[in-house]
Amino acid sequence: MVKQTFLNLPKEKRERIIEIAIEEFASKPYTKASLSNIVNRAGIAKGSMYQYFEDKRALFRYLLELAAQEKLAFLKEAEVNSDVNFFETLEKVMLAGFRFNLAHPQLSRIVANAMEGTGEAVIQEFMMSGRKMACEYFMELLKRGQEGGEVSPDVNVRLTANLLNRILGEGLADYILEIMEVDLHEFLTKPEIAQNISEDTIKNIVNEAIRFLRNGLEAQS
Amino acid sequence: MVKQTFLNLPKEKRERIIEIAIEEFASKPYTKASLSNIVNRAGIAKGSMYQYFEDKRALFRYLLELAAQEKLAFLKEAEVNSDVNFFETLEKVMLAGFRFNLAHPQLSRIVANAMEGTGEAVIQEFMMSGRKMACEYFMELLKRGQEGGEVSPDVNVRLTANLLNRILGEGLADYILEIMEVDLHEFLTKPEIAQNISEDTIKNIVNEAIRFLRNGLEAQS
DNA sequence: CAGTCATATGACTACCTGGTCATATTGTAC
DNA sequence: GTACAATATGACCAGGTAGTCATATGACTG
Repeated sequence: MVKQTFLNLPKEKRERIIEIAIEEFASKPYTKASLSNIVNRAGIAKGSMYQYFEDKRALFRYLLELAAQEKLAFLKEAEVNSDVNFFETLEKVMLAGFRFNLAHPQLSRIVANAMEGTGEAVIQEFMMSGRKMACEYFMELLKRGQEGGEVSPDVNVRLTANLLNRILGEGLADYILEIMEVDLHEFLTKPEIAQNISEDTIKNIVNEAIRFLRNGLEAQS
Repeated sequence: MVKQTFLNLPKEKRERIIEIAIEEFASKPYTKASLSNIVNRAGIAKGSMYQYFEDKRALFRYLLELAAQEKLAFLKEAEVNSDVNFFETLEKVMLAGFRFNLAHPQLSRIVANAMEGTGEAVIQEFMMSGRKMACEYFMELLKRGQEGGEVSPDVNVRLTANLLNRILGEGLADYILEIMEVDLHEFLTKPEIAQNISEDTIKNIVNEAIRFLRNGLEAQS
């Protein structure tokens, strides 16, 4: 899908192209994102792009893989160790996802775009498999939590995994946008907004979300 | 935006056009959905469509308004009365949303598509105001719940409202697709799948989700 | 120098889109 | 039947797209 030619490119050029492609695909839905636009902005010929990638889908998919890779790096850094305490693990996963969102708002926007459907079958399959992996991970986590006695045996593991998926993904992202009082466009075009959110703020939000997941909403009687 | 001409149309024709438009916009992202396609399938001339709606956005927006209207009807039917018990209210709202999703899978797909961005400013504004309304409703609900002593005073109302928004929306929808073991396309094109989900199944899922929201995941010690 | 291979190029094609408009058809009232 | 307004029509336009390909430019080898 990515052609060797692209990988042979000098790092600088490669990164410039990718950066511009990310901007394009983050700022509009897949179908509206334009290769002509990208090549013009990057100062390369249309034909060159097709020496680098099979087609539009291949480029987009490359960006998605890049996003996955980057997110995984954040998870690695968080030293997630699924063996220990369930809620601690969940907290680390949430924190890592959060940091990824703030460090790469455009990449995470691209993923969100791809999630709701680009109209390209190959992309949808790719996203579906990613979604499934995430859900299975949460399910595994929940099961172990139940075995360890931390998580109530009553919870429906599959249902909860799906809810966690949306909570950690879009749910938190929505909230951040709301409290920062910026619209999506601002958030994407001014990376300093995301970068300037303090470590404390992030930890606070995560703590509150974890408390919600732990205890629910009901007042303790 | 909708022109009088369209509203003057015989009910039958009007409904046929709308039905086909819904199919088109539900089956592909906004940009890829094609007016030419719709008019061909509906057996009317392209120009006629522009006698009915200002432009593509207007038609799409009309569908969104129709979806909102329909969903509101389900909420009305659920006899949601925000004054009483918080969790009961939440349950009714959840049930109504669920039933709407199953009764109108294509409409709810269109809403989801629109949510993640069509690239049209006017549509985004419309969706954003809808999202805000939903969030504010949940916030109001949560606040009253706290005042009534049902909801823990510790919960971050704004955060929780955002999470509820995603849980009741996409979260449950994801789960349904997973347990039915169908992909989105099947679910949209074969309405009998959604229709055949038993009342018991629905109530069970809602109960489980409510229990999760009530008590959280942690085992009671 | 010549020869060979990887890379770069941008004019070009084929296609499809949203949207328009002069014309034709219909319905209605007198 | 005639006059008038509402509605329907589809050929047409301008604009944009993804993707191609013959040609040009390097860059490296002997």
